[in-house]
Amino acid sequence: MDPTTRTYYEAKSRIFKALAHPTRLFIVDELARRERCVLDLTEMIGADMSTVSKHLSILKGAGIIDDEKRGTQVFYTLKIPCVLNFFTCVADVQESVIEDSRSALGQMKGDAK
Amino acid sequence: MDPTTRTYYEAKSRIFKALAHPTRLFIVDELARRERCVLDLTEMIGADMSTVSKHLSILKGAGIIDDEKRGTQVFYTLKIPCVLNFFTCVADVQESVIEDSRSALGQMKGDAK
DNA sequence: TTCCTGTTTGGCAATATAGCAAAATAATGG
DNA sequence: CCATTATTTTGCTATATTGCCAAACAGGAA
Repeated sequence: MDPTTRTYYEAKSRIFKALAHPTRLFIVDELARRERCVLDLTEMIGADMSTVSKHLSILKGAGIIDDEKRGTQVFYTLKIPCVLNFFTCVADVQESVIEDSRSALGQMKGDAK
Repeated sequence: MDPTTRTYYEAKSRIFKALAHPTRLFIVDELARRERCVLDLTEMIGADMSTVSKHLSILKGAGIIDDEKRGTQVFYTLKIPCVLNFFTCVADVQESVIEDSRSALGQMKGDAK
């Protein structure tokens, strides 16, 4: 892979990395419903607020969410809703994994003669 | 987050994790074109074959690609082509990041009076 | 100013991931 | 059987990510 190609895929992988955490996927789903402040999300998630704040800054750094300070609170919103389309395909992938394990089980039964 | 919800998002994040690496994104793109054996991919990527093999097993474990042994070689194929749809949206996210940095630059220029 | 609430940042230990090299495994052809 | 080719697994070190705590920071109210 030449350096240009490598840079190309590194940039794309940064966005996948940002989404590659259960808490951050939850945040994306929740922000798809409505804007939320850090305290709201912290209570829903049940982790330390500093942890949630760090997750939010990762999503923001990737360009997936936006923040807006109003008074003492910071409200986050989903900036790029198309990431939700990922989830449909992810469900397809999960389906295929389930089918695989079913057919693997079938194989095992067949093997035990 | 209750345990069931956590499990739900952990399962989804596994698929994002599998895609969250430049080499693995390259592999997905390449397998979208045609099937490839490990040696092919290793030469294109320019890493150790054991490294490429591990990336392939991660993608396979996530259910994204399939393998088929023919003789002494193992050919890999893209199993769930919809992951390619991700890439369009990823491009949108990248666009928005570029716009952000442009407007940040504008801010700076405006600030320096 | 000081206090209070909401949020971010820094430090640090635990865990996970990446990649190379060497050893192990698999299929094929003498 | 042995040798060869293609691939995977193991062992290891280096690097990155995670999450808590404590400290710092930013408004707003008294």
